[in-house]
Amino acid sequence: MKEKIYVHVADDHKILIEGIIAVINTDKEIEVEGYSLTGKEVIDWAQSNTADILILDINMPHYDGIEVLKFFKLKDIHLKVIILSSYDDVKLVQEMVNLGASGFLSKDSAGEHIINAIKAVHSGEQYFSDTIKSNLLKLYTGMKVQAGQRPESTIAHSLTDREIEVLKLIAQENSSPEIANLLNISQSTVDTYRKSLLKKTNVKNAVGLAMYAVKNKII
Amino acid sequence: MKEKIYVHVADDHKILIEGIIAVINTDKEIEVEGYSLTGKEVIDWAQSNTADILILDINMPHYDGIEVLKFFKLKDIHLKVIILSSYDDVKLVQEMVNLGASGFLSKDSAGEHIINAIKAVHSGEQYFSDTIKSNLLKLYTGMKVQAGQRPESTIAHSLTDREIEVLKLIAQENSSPEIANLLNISQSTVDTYRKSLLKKTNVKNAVGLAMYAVKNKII
DNA sequence: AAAAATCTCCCCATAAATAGGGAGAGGTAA
DNA sequence: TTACCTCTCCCTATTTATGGGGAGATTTTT
Repeated sequence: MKEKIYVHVADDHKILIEGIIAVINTDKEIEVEGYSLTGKEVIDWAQSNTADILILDINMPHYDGIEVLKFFKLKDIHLKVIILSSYDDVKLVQEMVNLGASGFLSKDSAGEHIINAIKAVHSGEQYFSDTIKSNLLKLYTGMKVQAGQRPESTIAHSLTDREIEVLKLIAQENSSPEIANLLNISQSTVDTYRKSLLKKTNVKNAVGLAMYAVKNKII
Repeated sequence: MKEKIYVHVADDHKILIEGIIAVINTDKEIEVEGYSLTGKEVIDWAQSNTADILILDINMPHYDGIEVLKFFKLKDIHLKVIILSSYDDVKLVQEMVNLGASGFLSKDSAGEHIINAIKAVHSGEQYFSDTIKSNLLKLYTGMKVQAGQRPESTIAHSLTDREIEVLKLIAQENSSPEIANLLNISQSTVDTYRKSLLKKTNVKNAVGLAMYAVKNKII
């Protein structure tokens, strides 16, 4: 018998965690080592973890998935991470891959896919759920691309840190003068960020930016 | 031995459904009769159902939870419904109760609460998860109130049909001139609605309106 | 070292949103 | 009938947002 694969699950919805555990327990090779309900818990746990794989929701209170991955990179923590996403948002995939994620699962996908993903990632492969793969084909852009693939679209520039800061504040109903005050920069600068945000996200106005922020779990 | 309680689960995330099924299966009195992944499936299923209780996500593609409840009311389908909510959104509770929901579960709550909720509702009680109960206490407003309770807040004016139409279009990134065109009314009128929406929802700007629409599942 | 990205700020101009006010027509409920 | 609500439209005015351009300073990447 092979040795077991130990998995840690992080999601803010306990019911979903229990579901994942139930699904994983149907497979004898994999065992759930524990779980976290917030990004902070994940970070605390990661300092002294013994698991092979982390299943990570992108949307969690106190540090979301992206921030957790950034922390791992910063602290040089090498852990195979499978992202669990509600939205199949391709724009996030690039960012996640760059930050070291090894797999992507949509919450729409059936439980058996979790098992497949865990095994694939554990053996060193990458794993993307079907919906994400098809979206990737449609929207493939931005990433550093291997031979044979075609970058062509216009979307999916990743946002810079400062842009994300401004985006959050926009989505929290702040006007440009207010944001300028909060960040101690001039309103001109805020307006510059608004422009680049509108261009990068390809939405029409501030409402579109707010919706983008919601969909991409930036707020 | 008592007779079994049959449950139907509706949620657009298959993993969550599997989780709920796994949790419910730990209890011998309750059995999952089937599941639906969209509001449309729920409605189709409800025409000829045999279950006692429906566990219903408020946020689903093709008719959301509210629309499903409205359909039940319209068709005089009497079914005990437990709402499964991500947001603990208290503003929805009133609407849901009026539409006949018997219980509310937050997705944050642990699996055992599902079992308790099912049993409580099956025996004719109402069931609210703790987070929702505490939010209710904090935010209680607007509803028709029984003696002894205190309506005091300023929120929760109900929006008129036309206001909701405009709100939807705002949240879909339309500008006032565009909305005027779409609804065949003058821009002045649209601006009047914007003003009353801002006043009634107590938000600062169009972004706030969009977020309100999201939180209240208007879009 | 050179190139690229990021952050910062400015100019110009127009379009849109917000804030206050008023007001008539039509329907509903007390 | 009176009172209220909803839907519709207008006026005036200020503040914000959007769209185009450019550009210097700093940091990161190659």
